[in-house]
Amino acid sequence: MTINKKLKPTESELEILAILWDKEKATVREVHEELSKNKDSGYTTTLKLLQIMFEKGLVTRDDSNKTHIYEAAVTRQKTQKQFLDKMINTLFSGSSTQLVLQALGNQKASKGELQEIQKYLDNLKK
Amino acid sequence: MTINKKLKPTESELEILAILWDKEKATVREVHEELSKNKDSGYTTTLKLLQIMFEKGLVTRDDSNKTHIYEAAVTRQKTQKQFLDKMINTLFSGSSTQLVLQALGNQKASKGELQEIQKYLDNLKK
DNA sequence: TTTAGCATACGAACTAAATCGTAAGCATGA
DNA sequence: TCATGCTTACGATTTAGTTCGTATGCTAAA
Repeated sequence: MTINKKLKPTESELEILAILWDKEKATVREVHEELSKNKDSGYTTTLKLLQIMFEKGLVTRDDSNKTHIYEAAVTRQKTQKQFLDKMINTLFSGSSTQLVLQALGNQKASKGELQEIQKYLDNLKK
Repeated sequence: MTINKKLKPTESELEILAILWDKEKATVREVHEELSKNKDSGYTTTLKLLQIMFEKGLVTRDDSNKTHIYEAAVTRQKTQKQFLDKMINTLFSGSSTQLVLQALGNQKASKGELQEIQKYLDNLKK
């Protein structure tokens, strides 16, 4: 296994990661533009956050040009799993089933989505 | 609908809530004993947390005796839903299905659990 | 060459959360 | 009575996260 430290992104960091996962690569300005749709903090705040995330190893960056280009260093999947596990433990007494049931009850799923889940379920049953 | 403010328990508060949900009622000492199994902060820290949670309305307490007795004021279910929704939005682009799939892949479920999910799924399909 | 604009860097302030030290009250048993 | 031990209350400190102001440098246009 690699170094794989137990990095837990903060709330703000998650928002930024979400943007980077979508965009693949982005400059501070691009991240900030996107971020500005939901909150109104200044440009240097976004910059600082990205710098901190870089130090933590949450993102990588290409600084060969004046304008740095950032990229997520952790995958969406892994991060999802990390938070899911945490949540299952603290809030669902360790039962992922409970979480699934709760989530299924939570929101409407389309026919296609239900089929997808069904398919997955069939697989697990084997 | 009742007052129902948007209370978001912190990490530490969640740990305490989990204990209260299990125990139904508990004194500070009882909560602290339980908490000590996983972390090693002092007694007054637990006390302070419970006091803050009381002010926020996360717990109620019976202070008719010298030793107060605390109880969760928010239900496990509601809190689960609250965090699940949040997580679906910030980490799963709003798709609860994605979360379910990820959760199903996460951990092994027993035959009985799978059946339970199946039953639920059948219900949703109608 | 100078200026305007945009970039990074970074310290400092602000805020929220967690932790603890200490005071004070009230029982109970010596 | 009085000391011991447990309780609550609460201010102060520490730590973590967020936000911003300002310095500094580079580049391109005038």
